[in-house]
Amino acid sequence: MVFMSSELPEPPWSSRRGRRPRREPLTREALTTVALRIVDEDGLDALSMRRLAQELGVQASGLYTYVSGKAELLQLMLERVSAEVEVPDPDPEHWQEQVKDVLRGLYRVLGSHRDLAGAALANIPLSASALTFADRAIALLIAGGLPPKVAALAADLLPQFVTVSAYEGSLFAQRLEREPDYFDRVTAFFSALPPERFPTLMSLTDELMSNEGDERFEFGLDVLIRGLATFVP
Amino acid sequence: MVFMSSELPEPPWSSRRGRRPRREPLTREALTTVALRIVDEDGLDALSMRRLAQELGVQASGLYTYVSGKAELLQLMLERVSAEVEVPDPDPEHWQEQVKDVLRGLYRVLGSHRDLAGAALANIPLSASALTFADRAIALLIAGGLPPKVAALAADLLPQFVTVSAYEGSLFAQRLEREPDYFDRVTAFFSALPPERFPTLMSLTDELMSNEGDERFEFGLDVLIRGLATFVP
DNA sequence: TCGATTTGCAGAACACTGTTCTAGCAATAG
DNA sequence: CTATTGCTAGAACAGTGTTCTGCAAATCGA
Repeated sequence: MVFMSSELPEPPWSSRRGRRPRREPLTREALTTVALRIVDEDGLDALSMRRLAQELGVQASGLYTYVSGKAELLQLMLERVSAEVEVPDPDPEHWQEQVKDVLRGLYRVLGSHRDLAGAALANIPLSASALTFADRAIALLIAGGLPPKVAALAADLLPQFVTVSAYEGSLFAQRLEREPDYFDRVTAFFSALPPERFPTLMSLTDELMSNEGDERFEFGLDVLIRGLATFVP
Repeated sequence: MVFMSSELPEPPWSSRRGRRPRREPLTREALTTVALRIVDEDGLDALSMRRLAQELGVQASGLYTYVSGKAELLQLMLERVSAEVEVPDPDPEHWQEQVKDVLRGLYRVLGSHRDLAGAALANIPLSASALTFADRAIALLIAGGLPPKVAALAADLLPQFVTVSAYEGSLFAQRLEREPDYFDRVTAFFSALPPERFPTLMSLTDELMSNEGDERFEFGLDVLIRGLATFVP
């Protein structure tokens, strides 16, 4: 519960007439922190400027002194989050596991903030932390023996895969929250399909349905690293 | 320009009193067609129920007789679009190029409808055409010698990659439309970075900036197929 | 210490969004 | 010829991001 100084009108006999105390001014950091908490609790759709303002004990219009709009707010949140991921110094012998671990870390961090990853799909991150991440990640790839051009392209491809995987995972979790029988319904739907129209699909029902989100992520990781490894001379 | 029968009030001396002609009823197909045209012309954000209704010469509330909501409308649009992609019969000798061609087709079709791919990230497609696509695509992979489990996982991974690539490509194009100097500004930004903080990044500036969207897509395709090929016994 | 400027925010307003509800007309069925 | 059904208009609800005006408090300069 936030105390707002405007809850009651100032009585005219107030001893502090004309000296109403003012709340500590906000900061971009405070906005980012509270916005992240809202997303963590209720998802990206629940993050509106009015909701954020309310939780800060402020009117929505007041936020625009600190942030040019919602887009910039999302940028700040993504920078804050991506700064949590650490990239080790290159060890050429184990570059594949190193890259995998870094991407797993990014996946965990993104996934721990609900569907925030959806916002990451829209903008190219150009913050200092994102650049440091990219710089060190490319260093890992080059230490592994990848040609520079391939390393540069991979620096785009790999985070793209992680981001969309985290996003889809969060969407699936969100759906399961709302309708807990979604998985069963999809399974039933598949079982009821006419086998003659989808012969290959039907012969793989078990394999298709048994894949948790994390298993799919690990598989994608594996395929990508194996594919990149074929570029090492 | 759509003629609306309610443009003028019916004069009381009308010879067709009480027999006002009625427009041909709408169909889900008509909604889908017009909605796709709106997205093609002005992007996914421009597709609102009111705008769609207006272009159909109808009130927004009338659309809900045909569609349960905007989500279902997006589903219909995606089904219509994905039905355009054809998958050839398996040719085990050339499975890699076959899979690549299919994914290229999907990329082209999605990319030809602006940022519609963004809507595809949110929902698992379960329409007949999507299932046929999946069925035949998995058949290609299995014909290539991939283990069933790997083929099933790849059937998820590959379209995911295509979709997010098409989406990011459309966002980039959209940005270039609004601010034509965006590319130059990013290049200038990179050039102005302190080389001592981002040594690896700076040594690759040319490689990082010279990659068109399609080249990045082709690279990702290559990496994925190479990685999958390593699973062939 | 007094006045001027800047800062930080409130409140109202604008132009939208998806969706639901009520009511009534048009075509169809009994 | 009446009753039912299908289709749609119009209003309304509860939100959304953003901008503008105005005012009070804090800060700065003299």
